[in-house]
Amino acid sequence: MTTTREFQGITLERLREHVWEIPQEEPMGVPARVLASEELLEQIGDDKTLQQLKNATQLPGMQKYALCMPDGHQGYGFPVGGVGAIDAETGCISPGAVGFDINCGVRMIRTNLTYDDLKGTERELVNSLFENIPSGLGGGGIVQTDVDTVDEVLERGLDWAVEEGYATREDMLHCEDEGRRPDAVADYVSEKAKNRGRNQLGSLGSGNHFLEVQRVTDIYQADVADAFGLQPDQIVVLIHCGSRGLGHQVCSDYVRRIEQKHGDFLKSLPDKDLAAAPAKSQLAAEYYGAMGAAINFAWVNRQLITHQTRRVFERVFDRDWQDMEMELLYDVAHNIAKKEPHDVDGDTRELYVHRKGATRAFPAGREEVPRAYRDVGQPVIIPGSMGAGSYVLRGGAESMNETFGSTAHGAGRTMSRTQAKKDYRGETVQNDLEERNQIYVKAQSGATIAEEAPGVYKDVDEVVRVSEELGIGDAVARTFPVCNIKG
DNA sequence: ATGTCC
Repeated sequence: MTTTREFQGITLERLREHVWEIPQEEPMGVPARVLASEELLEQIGDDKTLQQLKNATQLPGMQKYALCMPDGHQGYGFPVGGVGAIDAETGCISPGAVGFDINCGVRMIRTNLTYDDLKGTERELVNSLFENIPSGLGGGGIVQTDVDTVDEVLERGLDWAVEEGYATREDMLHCEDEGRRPDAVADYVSEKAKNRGRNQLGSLGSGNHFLEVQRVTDIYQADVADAFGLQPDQIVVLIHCGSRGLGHQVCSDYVRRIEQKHGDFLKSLPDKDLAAAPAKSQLAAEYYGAMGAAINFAWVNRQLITHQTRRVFERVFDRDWQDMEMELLYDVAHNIAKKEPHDVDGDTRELYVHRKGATRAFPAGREEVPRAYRDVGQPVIIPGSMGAGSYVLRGGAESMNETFGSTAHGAGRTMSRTQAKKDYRGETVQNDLEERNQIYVKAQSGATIAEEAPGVYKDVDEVVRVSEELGIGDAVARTFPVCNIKG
């Protein structure tokens, strides 16, 4: 007997534990799959996620199935938590399936401090981080510069940061793609986008972006944690942000240009917000180059914040950052498309793997994984809410077969920002976190704290449990917040 | 996510 579930007229068949399929029927190009427990599926079925996922199967060249990760929710055209692997020769590339915040991502910095070393300094630390790391809407970055320098950043990514003394070679090696997209083309980024980025290099932004000091509370796999340099009670720093106004402008520019140039093609798609450029078109090449440039910008952004975090820790603890061993564990992108070779029906094909609110999760043995982690798998960082803490996973053995080497990227929202502001008051959330959980939060705006209240997020434990049980990403360590700054 | 409209 087949178990089925229906949401808003869309029927899903349960293939096995945590795997739900929307079978292919006209006009779908391939089936769609949702990877979720029953509990998470209820939430995913609540908004437009499933319809968007069905729509996504109509993108030409989509391989095997359109995927929704356990933390999925509705997005612009294509679901957040969506993975779409599309033939790079005969298919298309879709800015809507990458997202507005190109290379939004997360990095974790280790320290050799323990929670005891930090206790008593939380207030000073959170204030100093807040004062020294720009956050909130609009301009004001750690580096304010000109368009020529932005061009360098766009073309060279962390190579630029190393040359300028903001990064070490080790930092570079511990980023996805080693912090540099070689196929980035600055010329394909508009002057307007570059001007928006000029004074935003080294800034957190707003919304769900944050910097969090955390302590490691649980280790689930001692040998992998050892390879990642993680141990109980250790202090780590998590940075979550993206490419700010520059990436947003790149996405807007190309959505508009694609609508203008490929209008007829778009009319064949069920939702114009899926806007995609045919694989061999000039616009596809330009978007891929511009997206790569915005990806480089985001890596430099997170690196400058890392640099400044090291400076703040040096002042607060009166030690060098090298002495505190503040090394980058890893930096993952969760809003990108990338040409990757994947096995499809026995053939290896070059695919544009779109991960929009999804994280690459390559298993042990892959050459893309940094040498230090190659025997255990790629580190995957999954932040939860500011009251819940986060997880470090390692890419699971099944990820290449099941998800084109991907897993979830976070807890995922359960309610809109508007609803959150009705249900929560920033000051109350902030005081509760400090009094009940010794979590020190500082934000530019009380509204942001209300919008990001722990209660508006899904259960990150449940998201990670599903990832682990599917074998696409396995829990290595869990952290709990100590200090959090946001926009 | 985002100078929440060029």
